Amino acid sequence: MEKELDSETLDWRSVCPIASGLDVLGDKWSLIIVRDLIQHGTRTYSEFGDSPERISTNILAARLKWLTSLGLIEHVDPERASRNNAYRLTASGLALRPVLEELGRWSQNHLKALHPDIVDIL
Amino acid sequence: MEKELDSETLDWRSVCPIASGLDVLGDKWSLIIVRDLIQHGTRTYSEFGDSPERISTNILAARLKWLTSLGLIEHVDPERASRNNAYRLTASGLALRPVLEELGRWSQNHLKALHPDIVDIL
DNA sequence: CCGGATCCTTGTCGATACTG
DNA sequence: CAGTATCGACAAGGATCCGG
Repeated sequence: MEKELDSETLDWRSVCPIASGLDVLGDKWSLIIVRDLIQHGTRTYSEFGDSPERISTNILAARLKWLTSLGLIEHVDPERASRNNAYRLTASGLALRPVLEELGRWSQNHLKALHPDIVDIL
Repeated sequence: MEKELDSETLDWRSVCPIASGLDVLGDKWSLIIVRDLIQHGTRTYSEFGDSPERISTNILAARLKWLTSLGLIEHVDPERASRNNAYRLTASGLALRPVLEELGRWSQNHLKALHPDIVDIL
């Protein structure tokens, strides 16, 4: 109860849609989780840890809770709360696909000089 | 000098373009600065502080340095390094426009329930 | 084992005061 | 006006521990 990271307790910086999007997704990990779910459809807790970015377990747990409270992801089986219960995107989460596509496209076009190993897929 | 926030010293989490984009822009302020420059064309240091999100001066200075070192923004007058010298986007920075548009569109469509005051423009 | 929770150290954020 | 310096609060990261 020290830190309730919950969509109720969020204070928005402004009424701007871009700023509001960043209030919610403007960190280094949330969109990585969304990306994994777009690529794989569903993913269990430990499968998220297999991605090359190597998210640590405490951050993963916090972000999954956060994205769930926002309604962007959900458990595949709403009953069985854990033990190999995978996560998947809701319709809201899936709607982020164009955002990720544009971001990936931009990175490929404008980050190659700084990061030559960057790769060509979503 | 304790912390050189510079594009040279960045270590990429992976070769994924999405992760790499987030390595560079995955924070709450960088894209706000880009948004301001897209909307206004150029902006001086103190004008950035007028935006409703109220960025604080140390973070603003750090982000401006960071975006400059990435080649996304530049000074309007390359000689006169400061004192009313405005910033503007480079071609790389301008290319972020579709990313911001998709993000703004997503926020309008999926954040209204959580944040009813959200507004309808870029 | 799997899905987390907890501990602890380090790093980053953010407000404000201050300087050239 | 364009930044720096300072300092407290908080978030990230790594390691480990725990319950089912």
